[in-house]
Amino acid sequence: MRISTRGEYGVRAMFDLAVHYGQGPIALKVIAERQAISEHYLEQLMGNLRKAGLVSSVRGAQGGYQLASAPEKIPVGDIIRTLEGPIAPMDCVEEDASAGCRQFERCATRVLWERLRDSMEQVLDTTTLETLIEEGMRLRAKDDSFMYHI
Amino acid sequence: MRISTRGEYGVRAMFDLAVHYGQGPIALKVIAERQAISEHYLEQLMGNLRKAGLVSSVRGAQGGYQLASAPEKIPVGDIIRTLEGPIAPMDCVEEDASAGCRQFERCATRVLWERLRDSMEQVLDTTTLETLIEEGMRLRAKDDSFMYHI
DNA sequence: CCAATCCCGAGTAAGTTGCTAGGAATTAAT
DNA sequence: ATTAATTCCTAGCAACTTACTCGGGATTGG
Repeated sequence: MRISTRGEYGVRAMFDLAVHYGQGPIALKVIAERQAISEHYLEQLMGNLRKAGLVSSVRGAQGGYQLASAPEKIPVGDIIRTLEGPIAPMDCVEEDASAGCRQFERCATRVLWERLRDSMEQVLDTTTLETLIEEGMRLRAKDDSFMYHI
Repeated sequence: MRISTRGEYGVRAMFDLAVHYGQGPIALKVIAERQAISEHYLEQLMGNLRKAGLVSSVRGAQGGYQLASAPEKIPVGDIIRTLEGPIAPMDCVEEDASAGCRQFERCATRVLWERLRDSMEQVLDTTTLETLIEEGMRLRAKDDSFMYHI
C-alpha cells in the first residue's frame, strides 16, 4: 500500500512549481536540485505530467516547466493518477470497473475495497497544491527552519 | 497504490473462516478450493496470520484453521497489517515513524500523506469480519446468486 | 553559431510478487 | 502400529516492477 517515488517526486516537483507559480518557466535542473531528485528520472515524470496537461513546457535555452493552471485548480489526485495509475486498492474497483472480477456486484469484500478507494480519493481530490502551500505556511510559522524542498 | 494478493487472499480466507466461525477447524485445502487460491501460497499467508495471533491451527488429520477470536473482534486492518506491513502510503508516515525523513515535522507534503494514511486506517480499522458478513447478507438478499467465495 | 534546455527511447540492476517443490512433524482414525 | 490427512518450514524461481542511467536528437535565446 505504498505510493512509489513516481507519485512522491511528482507531488514534490509540482509543489515546487506551485510555490514559484507565475514566475515563468523553471528548468528541470533547478527543480531536481531543489528537491534532490535524479534529473533524468524527474524528466520522465515531467513528460507524463505534460502529456496529461498538468504542466506546460518551454523548450530551448531559458526554457523549463510551469503549472498549466493555478495551484488551487490542481488536486493532488490528478498528479497521482497520472504517475501511479487509477486510485484503487484493487483492480476490481477501478473507476471504469471493466477489469476482471466476474462476481462483480455480488462480492462481499468488494464493498470494503470500494469504501477504501472512496476514502483515498476523497483526501487526494480535495487537497490541491494551494492547500499544501497554505499548510506549509502554517508549519513555517511554527518553525522558522521550515524548508520547501524534501 | 494497490493491495497485493497477499492482502486480498488473506481477507478472503479470513472472511471464509468468519462465515464458518464456531464450526471447528477448517482444512487449508477446503479454504483454498472455496476461494480459488493456490494451496501452498495460502499456507504461507496462514502461517503469518497464525504467528500474528489472528488464527489458531490444529495439526494432524481433521486439523485446520479457525479464527482466534470472534469475527466482530477482528478488523480488516489487522489482517492487512500482518500481510502487507504498516498501513501507510509512504515510509515517512508509518506509525512508529522512526524511518528516515530528516525534515520530519517541517515537510509540507508530509501532512498530505498523514491525512491519507489516517483515512485509510479509519476504513480498515472500523471494518471487521462481522461487518463484511453483514454486508454480504445484504447483497445476498438483493441477489440470490450471491456467493461467499471470490 | 552555441549553449542551455526539453524530448525520447533503450537498457539495467535490484527488489518484489506470486507462486512451486519437497519434505518433516503431528495427529485422528483404523 | 500403521496410514492418511494435515500443518509446518525452507528454499527456489520466473516474471514483473522500480528507480534509475545513458546517449542522443530537437528547439530556442543570446
